[in-house]
Amino acid sequence: MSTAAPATAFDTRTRILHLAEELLLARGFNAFSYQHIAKELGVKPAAIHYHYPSKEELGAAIIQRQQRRLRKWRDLPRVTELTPPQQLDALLDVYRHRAAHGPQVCLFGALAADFLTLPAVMQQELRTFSGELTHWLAGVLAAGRADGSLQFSGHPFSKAAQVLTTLAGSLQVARVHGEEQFHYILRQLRTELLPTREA
Amino acid sequence: MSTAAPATAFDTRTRILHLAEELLLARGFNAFSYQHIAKELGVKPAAIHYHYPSKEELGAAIIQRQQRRLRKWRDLPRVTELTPPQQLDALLDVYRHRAAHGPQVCLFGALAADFLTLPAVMQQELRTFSGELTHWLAGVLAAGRADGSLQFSGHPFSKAAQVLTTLAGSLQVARVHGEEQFHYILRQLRTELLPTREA
DNA sequence: AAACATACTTACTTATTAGTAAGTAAGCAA
DNA sequence: TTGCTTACTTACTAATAAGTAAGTATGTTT
Repeated sequence: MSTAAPATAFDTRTRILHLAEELLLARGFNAFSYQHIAKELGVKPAAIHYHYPSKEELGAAIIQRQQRRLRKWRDLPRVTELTPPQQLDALLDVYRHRAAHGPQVCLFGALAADFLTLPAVMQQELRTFSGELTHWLAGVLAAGRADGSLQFSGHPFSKAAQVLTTLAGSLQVARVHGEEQFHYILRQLRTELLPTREA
Repeated sequence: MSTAAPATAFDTRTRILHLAEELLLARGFNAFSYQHIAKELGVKPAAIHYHYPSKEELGAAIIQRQQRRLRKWRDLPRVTELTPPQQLDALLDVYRHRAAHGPQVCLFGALAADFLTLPAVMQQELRTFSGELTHWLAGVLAAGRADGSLQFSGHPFSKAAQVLTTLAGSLQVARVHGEEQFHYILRQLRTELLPTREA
């Protein structure tokens, strides 16, 4: 067959990655262990090591998968064909979804606090991931301002960095103060970016 | 004497608290240990337990001290007598200072990611601390908009939450992407809040 | 059927964690 | 000088961590 691995292997590998990601976003990198994953999966911790020999590799795999997801999502016709305000809303929906589930924080918000304790490989992957997301949003914002569908001052890149920073922080706020606070912040963000219609 | 404890006791207790705070802001709550503090202080880990029996108490003491600092700072005549834009700048200076040293993140940014793993006492203290800071800033923003020295849309409380969220996030960004990115975000924030002079 | 790879388990090591209990040196108080 | 408090150290426990080595059952390939 042309598949890289047998079906069972693929399943377990994926389930490990999925669980590890959930645990990472819920507890941070230093507060989840192979035991947590193993127990939830009904296997022994050594089985996790078989698929991901070190925690560093597991962590890097989580970032890489999010990176692949971002690229895939960003390049979807369903997304590329949207207007800039619609693309912004599509991005906000990702965060709204996280806020409603847990609340989960985003990958950046989960790893940035522990950043200095992360293996160098993970630090670099997080930089790349975050940089690419910011670059994409900067493009959306620039296009939106050019066609008059979005408003803001300053450079698109600065504004994109500010917006993403606020979004990452807003999920942390949701965790501490509840989902309502999160929506206040998002409404504030959205209102400021969308031009007021003078009807 | 009227002092609560002998000079030596006070010194060590304070030095522990200071070091613990540094380690907390640098590594997160789950990635620093009594050993780290003890080694840096030149004592045995058990000595730390003598002053702060449990990590939960040590963590709570850190938040409580920041809470006291906030109240003291906020009520300083030097601060209360400033105009709203000056008060905002005074707040931003606190974050600028952190960004230039380390960069350190803020207490909220350090604890929010690990929030679900924190002892209940610390969760509650962080909520109180963060809530009080937001309340203060909301007052500053409301006063500033009332006298025309600050501009923003929406409720002062929502805007305050958004600003503080962005500030917390911006220090995490500084850690990942460098101090320059932090200043981009802060300039963006400041520019939007200060009315453009029509000279 | 023999050989091999996959996906594990069992059993282990080494390191680190928070926390405790008992002992001790130094200083102050009665 | 006797006793008490402060501020520790020494020596420990129990739990948990990441990671490894060797064994094993279940296939698949040849």
